[in-house]
Amino acid sequence: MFVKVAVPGPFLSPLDYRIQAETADYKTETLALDLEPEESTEPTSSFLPVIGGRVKVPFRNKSLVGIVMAMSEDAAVDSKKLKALEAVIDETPIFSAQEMALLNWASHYYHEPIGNVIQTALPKRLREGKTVEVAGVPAWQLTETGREAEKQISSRATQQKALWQLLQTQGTALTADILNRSLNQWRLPMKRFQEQGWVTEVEKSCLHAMPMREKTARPGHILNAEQQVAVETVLATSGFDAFLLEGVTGSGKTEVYLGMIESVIAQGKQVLVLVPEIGLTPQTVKRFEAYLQAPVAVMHSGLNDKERHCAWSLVKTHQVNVLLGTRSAIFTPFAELGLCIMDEEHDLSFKQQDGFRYSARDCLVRRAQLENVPVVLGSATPSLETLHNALSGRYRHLHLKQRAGQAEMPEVQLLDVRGQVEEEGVSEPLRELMEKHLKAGGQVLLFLNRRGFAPVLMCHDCGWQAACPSCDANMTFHQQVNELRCHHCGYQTKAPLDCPSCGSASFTKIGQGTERLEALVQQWFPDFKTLRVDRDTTRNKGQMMALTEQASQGHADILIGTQMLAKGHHFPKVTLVGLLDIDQGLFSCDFRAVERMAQLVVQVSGRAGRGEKPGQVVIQTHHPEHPLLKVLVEQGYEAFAKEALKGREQADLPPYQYQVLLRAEAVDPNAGWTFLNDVKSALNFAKMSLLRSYLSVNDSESTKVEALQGLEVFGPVSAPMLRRQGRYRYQLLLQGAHRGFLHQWLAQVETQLYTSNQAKKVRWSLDVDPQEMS
DNA sequence: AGCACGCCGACT
DNA sequence: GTCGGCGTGCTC
Repeated sequence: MFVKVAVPGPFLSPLDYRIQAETADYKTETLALDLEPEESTEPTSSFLPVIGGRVKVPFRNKSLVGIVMAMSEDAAVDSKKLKALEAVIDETPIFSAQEMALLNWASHYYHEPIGNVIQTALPKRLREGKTVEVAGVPAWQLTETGREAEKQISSRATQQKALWQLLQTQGTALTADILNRSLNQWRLPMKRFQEQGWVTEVEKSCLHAMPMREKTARPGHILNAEQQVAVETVLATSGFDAFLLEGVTGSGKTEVYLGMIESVIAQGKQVLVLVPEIGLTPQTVKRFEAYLQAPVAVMHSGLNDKERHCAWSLVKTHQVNVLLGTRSAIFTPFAELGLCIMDEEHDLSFKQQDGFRYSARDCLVRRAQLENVPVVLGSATPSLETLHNALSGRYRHLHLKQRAGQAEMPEVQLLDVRGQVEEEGVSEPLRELMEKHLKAGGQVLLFLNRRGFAPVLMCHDCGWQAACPSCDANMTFHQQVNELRCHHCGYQTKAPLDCPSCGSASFTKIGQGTERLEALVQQWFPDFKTLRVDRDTTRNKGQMMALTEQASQGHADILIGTQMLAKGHHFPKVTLVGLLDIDQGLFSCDFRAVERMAQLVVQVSGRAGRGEKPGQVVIQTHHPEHPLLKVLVEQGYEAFAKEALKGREQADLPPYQYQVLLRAEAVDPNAGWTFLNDVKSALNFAKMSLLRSYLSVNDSESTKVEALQGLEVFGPVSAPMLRRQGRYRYQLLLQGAHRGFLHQWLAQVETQLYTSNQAKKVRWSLDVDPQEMS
């Protein structure tokens, strides 16, 4: 018997190992070694390897932790060359059969080596071989005698007094985390108490090591009729079913999720909830915990190794019922998964944009299918892919058409700015509206998707433009720090005093940015407070929270922001939202730009009128007659989406066609191009041989032959920005209406990608179902 | 991906 | 004579 083990590395298939250490030839040798006392203390396999469990394997001159993918009677390599397992780490699988099937599916579907897939699925500490269970955390509590010891503490020992008070009032064992929050100095007094026998040290499950969350009363909670229907429909399903929960902004999708979760966990099952990166705030967690009156495990990029291990372990060992996480939480193993939920399913952060480019949404649906449980995808602005699935009947479509509470949907209007007087991109009618709303005591939100002061710095005398040295892009001028920054590679430099080309000292700053907009607005409305929220004003996470908190409290009158302000925040006092530059989304070379523009318009509009006062949304445009924009404004997102889908169908684009993008970049301007051309030739050859083999076996099924013939390869073309970070970037697009054939086709050239000489000279990556063409 | 092997030029 | 440049190729 051999084991097939997935180890991290670029291996298309798992590596084979022997289970037993000895063969006839080696027996005497290994026995001799075993007699050495220091060698025999290895904690080798007291139990047998299991599929889905970890093993330690020798690899080259070191040892690695891998996952057993299969047991096998035969090996791919000459069995005499095989090494033996070093140790078996897990007695029972850490990934169930369904979870293994998911990992295998992801590896095949995204053409990603299984070892790398597992690397994303396992927290670092588990990849290092640590146990599933996390060691508990120390906690301290008063002993019997300790409880009566108050009088014995000297009144001058204020630290001891404070510590005793806290331990007494809390009643339970307190962890270092909790003590740190309440007291400045407690370790020394605690040591004294322990010596006195007033305090004992106990071990608490790592559940209590999670940041302490205040216990809050369960909020009163009544679902409206629509919400109730949604909850009941999902709960009525047995086994797998996929739902699109399409609810307008402010319709209370979270209440619907919570309603479902409550029922599912009451049956002793667990729930996986995925939210966008920006949506996983302490408030969200608090809301879940308050409603469910139970701790919720959280997983996101901000955790350290220990915290991630802890959350993972709590879910795996069923110590918590709910995992609330971002993209990377999708592969977490569950003890008993009963329901999958994804909020804001259209959000781009669910697609990993480097390395293993998986879509957490598609993996989630697949996972639900494998686990035979329902999956709910929620959004106010569903992606066209998901909407297409709902319209074609693959997913069931649930609607929430009214806002929860009394809040009304805002009035949305297009503002034709052609020929209008405007200053720095703000038209006169919009300025008047701002004035009106501000004087009426409302908040105004201006939305401009470009940070900095001006996107182009140009010499007034010779026309020289500040360009990035390593990208094909202009550098954005940032006035506050007097710097030029490249938003594509992060390069920054002091703004020049005079033109490097002609020596002139006069520069023109072309175009708008949030910084410049802020200056203009301050000059217009000096009596009102302006707040700018973009990457520059929110260097770290805390600042973002602080700013949005200020904004929602109403401490600012005018909010200026990029798209980071668009998502999920609640600004009850905003009555006017202005979108300044959506036109670029209408005529982009990326066919998804219109969809994203529409989602942004709806999401940003959703910020208006969430309180008692009705909201108004104004969209500045030079193209008020644009058919999709008109439909969006006049009939809403779903009508827009249906129109956009028609366009996609006519143009042979996703979701009616499937795509795979092969990118290649290199410092050498020709390497990527040559490589992609080689791959293209191989693809054309592979297509011919696929066709030929198909025709020779079965020439009656013309539809399949047609599907094979419909496979197309476009390019190579240079990326929209040819040079970025000093590398020349090219891409090759594969497309077909039949997903199975597209993947079969790609698989034909996979080995070449991993082994050819050309491939090693470039950085290449495969993007299955690409979302961005850049 | 790493990491060793290997085959040539600049140096003590 | 040696040190080290990074091209090539393998890992069960």
